[in-house]
Amino acid sequence: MRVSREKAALNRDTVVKAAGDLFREKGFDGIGVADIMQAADLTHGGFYRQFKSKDDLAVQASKAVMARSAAHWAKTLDEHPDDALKILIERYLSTKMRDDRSHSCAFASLGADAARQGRPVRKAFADGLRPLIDVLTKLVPGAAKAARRRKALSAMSQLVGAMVLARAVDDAAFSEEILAAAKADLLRG
Amino acid sequence: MRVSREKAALNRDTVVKAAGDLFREKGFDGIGVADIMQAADLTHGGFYRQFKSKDDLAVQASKAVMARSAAHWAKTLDEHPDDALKILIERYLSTKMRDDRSHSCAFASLGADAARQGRPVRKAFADGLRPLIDVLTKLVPGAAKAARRRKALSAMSQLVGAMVLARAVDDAAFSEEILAAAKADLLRG
DNA sequence: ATTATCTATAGATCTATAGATAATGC
DNA sequence: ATTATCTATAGATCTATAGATAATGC
Repeated sequence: MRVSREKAALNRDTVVKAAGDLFREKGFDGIGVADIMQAADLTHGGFYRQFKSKDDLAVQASKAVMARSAAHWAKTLDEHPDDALKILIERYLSTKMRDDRSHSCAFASLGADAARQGRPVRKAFADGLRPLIDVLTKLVPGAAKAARRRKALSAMSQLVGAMVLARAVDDAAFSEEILAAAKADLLRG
Repeated sequence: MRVSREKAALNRDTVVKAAGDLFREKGFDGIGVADIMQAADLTHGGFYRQFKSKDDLAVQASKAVMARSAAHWAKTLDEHPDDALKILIERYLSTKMRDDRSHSCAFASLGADAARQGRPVRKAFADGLRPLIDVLTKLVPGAAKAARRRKALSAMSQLVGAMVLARAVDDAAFSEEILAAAKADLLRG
């Protein structure tokens, strides 16, 4: 039953990835360790050699999700120096993203959940947010750095809030109206 | 043990109110029926004569919370015709609101949870959001109604998102920077 | 010899129901 | 007689641990 050290590390990553998806889809309280392990094709009992607790996994999974976002945003900035902001906003506020909860932004899916978690999770969220704000600060228009940072923070708030609201309502037209309004406001500047 | 019909209705309201507070504080999945009934000074078993299920309570409690918000916003509009927008924004984005999760906006506390619930909860959230947007539509500047409504939707997104982010991070300075940035952006127009 | 994983389970908690109780409302 | 609430519990689920197993890594 034992696997190589290398395979064990891969298994661990698989668990973190499965947890990232399932937590985003169902919330930290909406999915159990057993189901996460099953999604990773491992048995429940093996979990506690790899992770200290479910909370520990919540931290690792959140970090991994946010690190992927930061990498993606930085890559977009790099590859599309002229219209990265537009690309990020339209992608973020797309109906595809709205409906694909398990692969979307940690702040929109789990931000409210994080508020109810302990310090380690909330520290991960603060540390995960900073790089996204840094990318946005480079992208928003404006000469003064302080003003751009303020604008970046409020843009991020708007992205997250619009996605939360668009997902919370059951009315498709209303949901798309929310996304469109935020998109228009953000692209206007 | 039986109480009067009147007292039973009052007890029901007490449960709905306790649930509104506890759901906002801990999320729909973070608190159980027994604890909610205990907060209302009733026993666990009595719950199921008053409510069909925990989901049913989630709907009732969400509706009640959002109705109170709508009433409060409308009252502010009525009593402060000239600076209602400023008052609402500053109240919404205050550190007091941020730290008082059990008495704050349902969309910031439970919006992400609602996205994971069934249709009845999401219908309640859509129906609860509309009156708030209507108030904001009257308050935001602009001549054309359609443009004001768009502005109202994006303002609401920004309020909700800023609160979600401010609560998700464990860094007090960062959290207040998020609230201040959204406030500045919203008050600027 | 060490250790990653598995099987099995303890102990807590959660939703929901059954049946008893006692006061209301006819 | 009806019914709001209570006590008690069934049955499911959840986190975490104990101990066995078998392959790795020395």
